[in-house]
Amino acid sequence: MRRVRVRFAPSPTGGLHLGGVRTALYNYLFAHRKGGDFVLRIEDTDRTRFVEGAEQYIIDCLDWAGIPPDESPVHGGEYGPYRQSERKEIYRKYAEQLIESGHAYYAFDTPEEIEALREKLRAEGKENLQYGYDSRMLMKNSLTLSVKETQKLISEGAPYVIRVKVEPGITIQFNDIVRGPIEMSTDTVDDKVLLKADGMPTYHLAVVVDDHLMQISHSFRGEEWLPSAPVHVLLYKYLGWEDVMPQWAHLPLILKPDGNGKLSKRDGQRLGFPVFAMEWEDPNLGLIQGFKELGFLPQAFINMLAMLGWNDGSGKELFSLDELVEVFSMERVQSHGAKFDYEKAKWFNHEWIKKMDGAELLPYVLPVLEKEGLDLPDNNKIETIINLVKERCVLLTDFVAQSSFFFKKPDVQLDLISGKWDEKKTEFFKTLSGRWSSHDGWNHDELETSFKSLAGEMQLKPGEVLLPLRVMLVGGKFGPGVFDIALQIGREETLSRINEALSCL
RNA sequence: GGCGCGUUGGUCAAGGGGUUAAGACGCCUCCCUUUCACGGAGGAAUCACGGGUUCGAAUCCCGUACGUGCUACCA
Repeated sequence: MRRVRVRFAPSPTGGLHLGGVRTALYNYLFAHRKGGDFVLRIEDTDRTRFVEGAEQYIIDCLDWAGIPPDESPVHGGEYGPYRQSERKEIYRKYAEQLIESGHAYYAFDTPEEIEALREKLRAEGKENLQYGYDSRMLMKNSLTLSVKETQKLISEGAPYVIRVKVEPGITIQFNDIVRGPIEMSTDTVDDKVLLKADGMPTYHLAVVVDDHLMQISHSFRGEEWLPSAPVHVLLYKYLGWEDVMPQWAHLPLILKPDGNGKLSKRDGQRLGFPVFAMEWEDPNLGLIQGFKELGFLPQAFINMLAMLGWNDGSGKELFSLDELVEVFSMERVQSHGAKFDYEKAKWFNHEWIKKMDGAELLPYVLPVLEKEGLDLPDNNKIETIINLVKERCVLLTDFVAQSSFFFKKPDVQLDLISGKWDEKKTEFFKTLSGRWSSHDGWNHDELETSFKSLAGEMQLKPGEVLLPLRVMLVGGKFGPGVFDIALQIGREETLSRINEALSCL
């Protein structure tokens, strides 16, 4: 059986969004499940859309997500180069081979001429022009020109493209792993450009040639490619590679949460959620934050993405990458698009934060805390604190609000307690402060016991003074157990906060 | 317009001829907790519509509607 080789083939044109990462993820999972290879190929044949730094950014995103490729421009491999711009001459060779076998031809019509013709037809109320079987004999190309004229134009340096010559009346059939058998007629497919005037291939030629040369066994891509799949199947046929054509799978789109349509980077801005894996500087929209910057764990991000269009049928939703590799199957991928739900995405993150312990969380939480300029204790203590507060952190950035009072004096919202304040409570806290300053043990149970017994002695319900103590230590009505907090911040700091609050009441 | 793909609760979804049509998110109620969370128990769907096939259809077939994608020398 053929070795499994799959590829993720993005264009380096900007930020890597959800759909792209999910395609990469499914490729990664499939490759690892089958013990195959996961290739990253950079599709940079459109020089006008090339964006500096985008390639490295894509690699960084895959690294952060934990799904690095086995082969890529930077990882190397046996089937390089992995940038299409560096394979330019290869495509020309096959384009010319297609001309020789009569499956392609030179075309000299400029984009302007074609556009003008389209305009004219539109004005006449006719259907828009398809450069294909019906119209190719009306155009300026090596089918309508003599060999001599064609040669002359080429030697004079006239700009030209190479187009496939699609035979009409053929029914193209192939099996799509997620959709089953697909059948389309070549009547509606036009003579796509294979090689552009600048000598670069279009997607259609490049994807077929590269997938074949790189011995790709399964070709996964977005659903938007389905209509042009017949062109690709035809090219495999014309190139004589039909028997080793990869198996196709067209993945469903990720839709915007409101209304319908493909999720775009602007939807994220509009609705207030990330669409990119990591932050990206967009020339028009400015710096756009990614899932990483907004406080997502890569484990949660991947888990959420995997479930957006796939499930194992058991109802289980929380999977680690390794578990996904164990159970992933392309057949169970949904055939219809799914609306992105940011609330659910956050739920995944929350679940992962709860699931991981302080030590595992530390590398992700530490940078967030450090960014705040907090005076942090040693890592062991931070881990303890993480364990104390993690269940109330949905995003990693929530650790700031949920734990900064451990590291510095909070801004105390005295109004939360001042309304029901009286002399008796002042007396209680003064006495408590005195007792705690000379108390032998400084541990959770002893603190709680002495606190409650004092309350009892003074005929106060513990609840009447427990909340005030919380506000004094934390600043507000939130956080883990009060005595846990007192234990962590220590005797001196605890007394200092109590006394400071007392002086303001 | 043409062609393709799709359609189970607000969202993600299981289920593929006979089920009280799972589960999750979100929402609401209650319990736990004298904070906030966590946790626990509940509440809310005639499977887009219309025709078939069948003893029986969310499940199979056809049509319609709606949505969406493509229709570039962009991917």
